[in-house]
Amino acid sequence: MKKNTPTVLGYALLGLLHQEPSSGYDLRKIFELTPMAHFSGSPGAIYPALRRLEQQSLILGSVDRTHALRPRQIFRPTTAGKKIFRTWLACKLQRSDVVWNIDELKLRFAFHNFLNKNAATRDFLLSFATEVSSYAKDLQQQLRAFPPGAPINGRLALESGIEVYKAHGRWARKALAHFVD
Amino acid sequence: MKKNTPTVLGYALLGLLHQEPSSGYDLRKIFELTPMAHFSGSPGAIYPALRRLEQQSLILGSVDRTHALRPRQIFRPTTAGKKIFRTWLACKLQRSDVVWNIDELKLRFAFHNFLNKNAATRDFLLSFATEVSSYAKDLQQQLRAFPPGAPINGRLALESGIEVYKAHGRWARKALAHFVD
DNA sequence: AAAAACATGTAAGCTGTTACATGATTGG
DNA sequence: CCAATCATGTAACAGCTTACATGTTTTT
Repeated sequence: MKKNTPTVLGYALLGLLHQEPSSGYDLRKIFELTPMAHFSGSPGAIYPALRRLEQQSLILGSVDRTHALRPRQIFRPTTAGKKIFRTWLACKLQRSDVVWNIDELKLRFAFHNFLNKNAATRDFLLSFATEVSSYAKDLQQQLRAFPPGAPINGRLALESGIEVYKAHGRWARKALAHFVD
Repeated sequence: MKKNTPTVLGYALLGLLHQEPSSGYDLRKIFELTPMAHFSGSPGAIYPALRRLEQQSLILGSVDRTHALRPRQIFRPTTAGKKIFRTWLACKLQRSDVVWNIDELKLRFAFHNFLNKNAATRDFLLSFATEVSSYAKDLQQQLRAFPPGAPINGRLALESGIEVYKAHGRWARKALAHFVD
């Protein structure tokens, strides 16, 4: 049972290559210099990830010989790569995503301009806000069910989660305003 | 160059065993039922992690034969385990931790009651708040330096990060009030 | 000419995920 | 007594981190 879809890092690379065809080194620099770094840009991760994408025919490398002695391999997404990327961007957001992969959701949002459809981004932000708020409520429920005698740390840690999720929700609702047609 | 210290999951297990000696199964249930789940409680992670802790003599297993046919192995932290756990709880918080391992910091906080020293928790929360705010300011700097022509998504994603870190900071400052002597 | 930084990667090892395996006990 | 669930794990595999390797330009 193989999981033939890219990892989050794979999608991040795909998205960057969608913006501009680049070499592995170019990509590493982007990861170093931007908050993208959260998705990990060590060479031991990027190069194998690129190779995987290439093997799945989602990207294609071409050798640039402008400097004969130092060839660079420039990767660009294939048609299949563009398609799978768009599918990832637009695919329905699950409740489990906000619980487990909220960073991936933020990455998806950051690349959402490729869809060029405000309606899609609106949908995305709306489900995001909905799921996030609903999860925050769940956490609040858990907080109320907290054993009264327990040390306060656990309670506060839980409150922290609630506050953070609320912040995500507020952000999403504010961001929505930017995607009215 | 070995990394003889436990992983985050290892520390989580150590902390739970510190609360109450338990079997692997007990621990799995805790992970399933609480927000602790964020630190991953699949059997394929927990059992090897327990074995590693045992090999490093940080926990000790003892077989419970109250049911002769179904022995359970109960683990409890050793002196060395308690020591390393406390060190982890109290160790100075780095800027990189709030950037990369904020969840681990929250876990540390959740277990901080074991130190039984409000001063230590106060220090922890204070550095946490400081580092978090300073990082939020960094992100705001990056936001200002954002290329004006760029699509709005990236900018909004960055803003989301800023808001979330601010929420962390507000929480920490509020939590501080609970640890005055 | 030496040092630094550019540019491209590989190898070993660890940790976690998914899926499976095994037998015991309890609920209906 | 049959199914569910309790209780304990193992095996295969994927992906990431750290550290290293190699040669090329540029800087000093």
